[in-house]
Amino acid sequence: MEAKHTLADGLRGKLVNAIIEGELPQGSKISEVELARRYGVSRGPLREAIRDLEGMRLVERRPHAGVSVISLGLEALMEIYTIRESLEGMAARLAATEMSDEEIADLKTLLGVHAAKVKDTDGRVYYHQQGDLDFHLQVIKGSHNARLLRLMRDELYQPIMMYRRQSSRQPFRPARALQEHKRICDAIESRDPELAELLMRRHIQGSKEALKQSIEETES
Amino acid sequence: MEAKHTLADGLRGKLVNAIIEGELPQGSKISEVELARRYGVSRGPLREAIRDLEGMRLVERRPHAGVSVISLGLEALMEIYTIRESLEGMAARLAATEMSDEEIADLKTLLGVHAAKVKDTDGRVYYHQQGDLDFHLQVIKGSHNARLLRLMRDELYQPIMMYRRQSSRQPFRPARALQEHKRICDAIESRDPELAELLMRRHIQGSKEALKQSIEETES
DNA sequence: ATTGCCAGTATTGTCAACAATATTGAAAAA
DNA sequence: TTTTTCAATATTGTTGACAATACTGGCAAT
Repeated sequence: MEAKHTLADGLRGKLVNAIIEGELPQGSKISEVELARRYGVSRGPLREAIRDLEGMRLVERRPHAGVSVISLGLEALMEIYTIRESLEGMAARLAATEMSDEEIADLKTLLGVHAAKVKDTDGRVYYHQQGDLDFHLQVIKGSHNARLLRLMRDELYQPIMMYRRQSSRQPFRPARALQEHKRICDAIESRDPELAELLMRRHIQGSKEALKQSIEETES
Repeated sequence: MEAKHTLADGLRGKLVNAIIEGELPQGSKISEVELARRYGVSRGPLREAIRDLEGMRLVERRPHAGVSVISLGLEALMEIYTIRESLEGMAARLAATEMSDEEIADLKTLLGVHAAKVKDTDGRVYYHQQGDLDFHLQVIKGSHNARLLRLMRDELYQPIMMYRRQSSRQPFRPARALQEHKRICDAIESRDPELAELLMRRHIQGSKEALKQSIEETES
């Protein structure tokens, strides 16, 4: 669990987690000395870790004025989902031709686990959300485009996880999502690129709409 | 030209440039002490700058073993172009509905400058390549998706610039590219999203193919 | 000859003190 | 009361020294 054996790399993971969990609230200014103390480390490695967070767009930095945790509003989330629609649509299309039979089997296994959890514990949404992202990541992985995988995992999904974990509203519908995942998986298994892309785009568009409505309701 | 008034941020720019220009050759291991000396700065800010480069995927780092400039092969470039096709296609589609008339006018001006240069100096390809990227970036900007712009500028274009600057082979055809740019611009001006996306995708697909052939020839 | 071990060396990782810059709060002027 | 100035303070940026780790080359053993 503990990351690469260097303080800065380990810190990065801890900080990412802290931000996602909301221990470092959105918009809050970060004090280097305080954080360094809290994690029992010097400011050097901490600053390097913060630099990484900046690359992940989890914090913003103003020279000589300190770094703040980003606070992402509706627009920022919509931008991310727009990119997701395009990129994951393509990923699904590629996955339909590139994934090995074994990878597809793994994907189906994942869906099985997911389905069981949905039936069992219908309240524990956090796990479902995690499962949702796992499914998407595995499809992206199936595109066999390493750069795409890193890009989405490091730059797009991190903010989404942060939002999902912290927003009390749950725009996420496990049952429906699972069904859509199932169909996407079927399309991939049938080696039908166009269908896979279409379904994935629709799926993400749907999430985007639901998210938008949920936010607009909350803010009213 | 000198970047934000902090050493690390300034260094980042210089290092990016050094890598793109090939002063730091692909695959070469980087010595922190030597670089720190060369740029007359301490290792602290240098390490932070290197951390940024890692985020841009311009260098790779192995803990306790040093950082190396990436050496991107055919596969890596193809991956980037695959992502470009998807993302810039979407950008063009959005630009067709989102760009203001003024922005479109600016885009046409840029094309005019580009055209003049093509007529004049037909050998100075470097400028043309720069112009090519400028056009693409302006279209992306026209999508009015800030995250998309940062994403492409910081993560995708940097390696492309590096390759173009260093490869002696020139898979780039200014005249043809200019013509295709013109048509994309027309589609945007006509507020025709589907056409804009189609043309942009084709344009990038074409570049991708040309690039692939050029590389495969070179390596034979 | 080859392989494995070990000390020496060089390089990266970490720290704590120092310098430079921005934020603040109060006092003074309008 | 509001605004401006300015000094005090706190925070970030930078540095050089120190610690930990990985690489190198030679020596011994098989």
